[in-house]
Amino acid sequence: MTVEQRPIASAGGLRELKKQRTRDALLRVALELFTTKGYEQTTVDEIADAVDVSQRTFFRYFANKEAVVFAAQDTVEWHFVDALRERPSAEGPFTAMRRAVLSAWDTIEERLSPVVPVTLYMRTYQVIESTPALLAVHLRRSAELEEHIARLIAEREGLDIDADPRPRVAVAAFTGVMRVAGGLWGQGEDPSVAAIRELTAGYLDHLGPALADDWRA
Amino acid sequence: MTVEQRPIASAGGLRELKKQRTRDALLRVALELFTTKGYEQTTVDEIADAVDVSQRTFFRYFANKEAVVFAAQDTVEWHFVDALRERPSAEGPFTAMRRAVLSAWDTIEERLSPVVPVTLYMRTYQVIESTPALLAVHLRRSAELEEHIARLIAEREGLDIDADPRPRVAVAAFTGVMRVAGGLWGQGEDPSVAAIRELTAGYLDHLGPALADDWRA
DNA sequence: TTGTCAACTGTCAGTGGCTGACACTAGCCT
DNA sequence: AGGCTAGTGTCAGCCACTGACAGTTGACAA
Repeated sequence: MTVEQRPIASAGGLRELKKQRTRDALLRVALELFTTKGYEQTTVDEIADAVDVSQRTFFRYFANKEAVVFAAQDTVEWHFVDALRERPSAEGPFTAMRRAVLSAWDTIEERLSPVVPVTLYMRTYQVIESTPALLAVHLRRSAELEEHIARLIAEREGLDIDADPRPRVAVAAFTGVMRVAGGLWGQGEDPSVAAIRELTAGYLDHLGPALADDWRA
Repeated sequence: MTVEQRPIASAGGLRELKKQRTRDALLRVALELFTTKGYEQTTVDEIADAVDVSQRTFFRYFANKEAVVFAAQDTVEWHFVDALRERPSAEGPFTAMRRAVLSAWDTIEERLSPVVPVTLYMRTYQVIESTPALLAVHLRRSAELEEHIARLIAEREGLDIDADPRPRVAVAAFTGVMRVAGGLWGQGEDPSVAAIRELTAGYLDHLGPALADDWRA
């Protein structure tokens, strides 16, 4: 190479920059393939070939095939956790979680687009929901996130999570409803952020009434 | 073979009996290996060899390695669904689910022991909870079961499940709490039916209070 | 500029889960 | 007794994933 006397890298030298480029290329190519021809119909070899690296290199960037799929999902989930952290402590736990979700959806674009185009993420989420193997992993990851959130809530309320079951119980109920909303959104035909935002809000409104034992009111 | 002039098979001839025997042997050997040396440390070849069949035959009885693990779990889950079906329609949805779970645990022994010894099932459940790959599948299966239960509840209450969100929401909250209890039981040191029964009941009691937005009451 | 070190990559060989194809064996039924 | 067919073993092959080793290429100091 003759050009590139001065590496423009954001953090560190040329080496770091090349790594970021490779990772980014693998990520985008993979998601593009997954969303067009399906997750299971896409082999790791195809992804690696498209980016002109060896299969072995793919596995040095991503622990396994699934990891690519959840790279974007990860950003979205931490965005919610951050939003929850910023909720004033005066809000009750349930109110805080509810408002955190809604505010997270409102600001997801700026957080996500540097990682991956938002529409590509949306399509990826639909792939997750419709691919059994991915859905399974997604649910396990959600369970881990749930535990994390429960600890956050316990802290907020100054409770010992091992002594008081309410944090875990409240979070379980909350994320259960979220999952139902996410599932229906995945099946529906409006893959927009606004759509899932509204669906979520609506379903959360029904949690209280649904737990009352007499539904004929 | 010279003996066995008269096949004792319950349903059908000798062929059917041999099949049942093989399936049963594969199931028990597999669970025994999984619980002693771990799921991922056990290869399908080992299981097949221990039963003196080829690997190919194993895959004719079980769709994949996981399927063995969930054979017993399946029985337990349907036992709960049956218990729910038997709840008088006068009971509200939440009461019905709660009582169904408790009554299901009370009668699990007779239902399960023909399939697999109860203690072996208990140990298997701990393997599921502690093996990421299995936990993922377990959670996806639970989600399917959840949908099934939601439809049952909707029927009970004479509601259209696509119009009224309450069935899915209530079931999501309910099973969310169940999962928390199951997880803690898996980590705990008392692997008895009684233990999980009590843990479940206790956690369900906390669902109402946990959803109130002010926990300082 | 050059040389050394360390990081990154490719190649290769191998394991384990899983599948299709085909030939063989053994219950079943007439 | 003999034909039919369900069930099995063998074999070859795909794909995800891993360890080992050797080659290459940035980084950094002399």
